[in-house]
Amino acid sequence: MKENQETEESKSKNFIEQIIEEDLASGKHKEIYTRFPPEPNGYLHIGHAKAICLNFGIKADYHGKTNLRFDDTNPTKEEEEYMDSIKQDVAWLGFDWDRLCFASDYFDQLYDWAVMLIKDGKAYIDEQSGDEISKQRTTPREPGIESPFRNRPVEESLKLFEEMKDGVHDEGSMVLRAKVDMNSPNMHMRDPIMYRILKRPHLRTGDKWNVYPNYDYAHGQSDFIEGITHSLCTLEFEVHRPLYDWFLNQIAKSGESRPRQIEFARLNLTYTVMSKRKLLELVTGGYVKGWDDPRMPTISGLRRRGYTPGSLRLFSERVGLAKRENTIDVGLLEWAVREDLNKIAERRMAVMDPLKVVITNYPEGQIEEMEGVNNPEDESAGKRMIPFGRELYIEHSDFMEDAPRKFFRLAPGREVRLRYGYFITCQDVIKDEDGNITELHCTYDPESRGGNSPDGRKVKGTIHWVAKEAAKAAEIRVYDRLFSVENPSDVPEGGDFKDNLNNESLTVTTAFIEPALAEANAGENYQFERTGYFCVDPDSSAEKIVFNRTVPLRDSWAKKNK
RNA sequence: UGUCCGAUGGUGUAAUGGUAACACAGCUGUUUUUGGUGCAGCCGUUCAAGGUUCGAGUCCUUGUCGGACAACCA
Repeated sequence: MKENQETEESKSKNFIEQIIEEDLASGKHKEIYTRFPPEPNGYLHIGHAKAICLNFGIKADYHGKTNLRFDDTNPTKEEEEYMDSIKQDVAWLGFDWDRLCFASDYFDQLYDWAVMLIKDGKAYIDEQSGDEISKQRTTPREPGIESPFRNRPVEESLKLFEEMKDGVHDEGSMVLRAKVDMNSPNMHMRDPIMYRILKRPHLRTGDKWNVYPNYDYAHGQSDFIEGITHSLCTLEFEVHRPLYDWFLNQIAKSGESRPRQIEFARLNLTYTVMSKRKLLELVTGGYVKGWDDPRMPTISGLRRRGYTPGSLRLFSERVGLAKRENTIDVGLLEWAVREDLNKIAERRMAVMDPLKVVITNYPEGQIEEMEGVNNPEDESAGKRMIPFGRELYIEHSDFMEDAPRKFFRLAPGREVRLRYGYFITCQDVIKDEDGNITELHCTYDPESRGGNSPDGRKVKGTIHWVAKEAAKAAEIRVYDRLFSVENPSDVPEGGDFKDNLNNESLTVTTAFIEPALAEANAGENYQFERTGYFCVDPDSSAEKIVFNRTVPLRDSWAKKNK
């Protein structure tokens, strides 16, 4: 308790928290209201997790509120499937939204405000092509060219806008533009487009509309309608902020509380591609098996990989928050899941690459039940029984014929502890005609049952094992990074990122597992002693147990001998 | 040669004019029936130059480097 208080006090405030506390102190806001506003055009990824934890974290820290809002202003890209997955992901991360909203809820209001802007002479219908409009905006360095329609009569714009809405005009034939400033050095202020014609059914409004608002016209107003106090978004929207404020100035009455947009740097991870476009391409191109493929940096992929909500929250907290570009080492994400899983995952024994061991002085046909601790980090996890017999499997890498002094595991003439079993000493190495090691003959010390010798002698190594008689088989899927390049910005924008893909990102093997693991349920996390954290894949069944490797255990011996 | 934003160890994030801190990574040592975990220690004078000040990572000036912006995407 005391410890918690200390960490709470010493926790430094990021720049957004500082702004919020100032707004609270000055009385500008009594209650803080944030929102998480994804467009349902793809699955959420770890970068979104950072934004989710930020927004909902503020809600928790300041006893405020947070909405989940779907920014569904473009019916050509949005799908129901994506909405479902987004809701699932946010809930799975452990957050409750106060309201579930949709930008499309505000289409009527947005339309009325647009009419108001036209009447005020602040918006007009432009009948030029996209190319022409774009050309007239010129470059940031030189002034823009006004549209010939810019100063058309209000009545004309009003009439055309209504006709646009009613479907009289074709897509691309005209747009509604805000009359801001064609000479602004900020391109977004050069008469931005507010509405375009899209004759597509919308997921929620169906065929009601033939015109849809653009992001810039819809977002700030949505925030305003919902009473959002702090609208947090990523850095690339920084240049949109003057426009965000411009629209709010048109619709909000003076003195009325309006949302403030604050930008922060998005998350980048080494060896990880995050752009929705590229992730979509991985899925549609068949490079992965779906959005929730365990190699994907999506929240659903990480979930399937065995990452816990707590690990993602811990990660989000540790990546920090600032306005500078950053690239976080994926190692931090892996550390976060180990940190979480170390406390909660039960330990089991499983042999990935089996080597048969025969204990020559152990009675034939005898099976003993040995007691194993489920989690040394958590006594309440209890104990389990593990069958032991004359023939066992150990990990191939736990034996070395010509072992260096620093090798603490099994080698000819050396004694090791079989965890929760006995001390054994390697007497003979059996090989096939090609010289491959096929079997080890060992002797055991009957006095060392459970792993301690009454004479107090020490062994350096403790290895894991599975009794051959009782072993079950399981499919193990070992995942490696999908991209071989460290810096995600090195992955080209086009579709030709094939060269950067790691072709060995998935390895499937069969392992021998202790019987207790055969009853594991989908989604459960285990630490396979001495190897890594594994999670039961939803593909599992009673006949075929499938484990995904979440993350390997740190292994200083392997690292030194690489 | 436009506007805006940024620059602190290998990677991130703090320090709100007063001893540069925390985490991850790395390295040492130690504990351990997981070469895991835990514990202890080591590893940076803050992009550059000038200025203000008793005192500057912080304020000012200039420069350098990096990023964003010219979709009827969000």
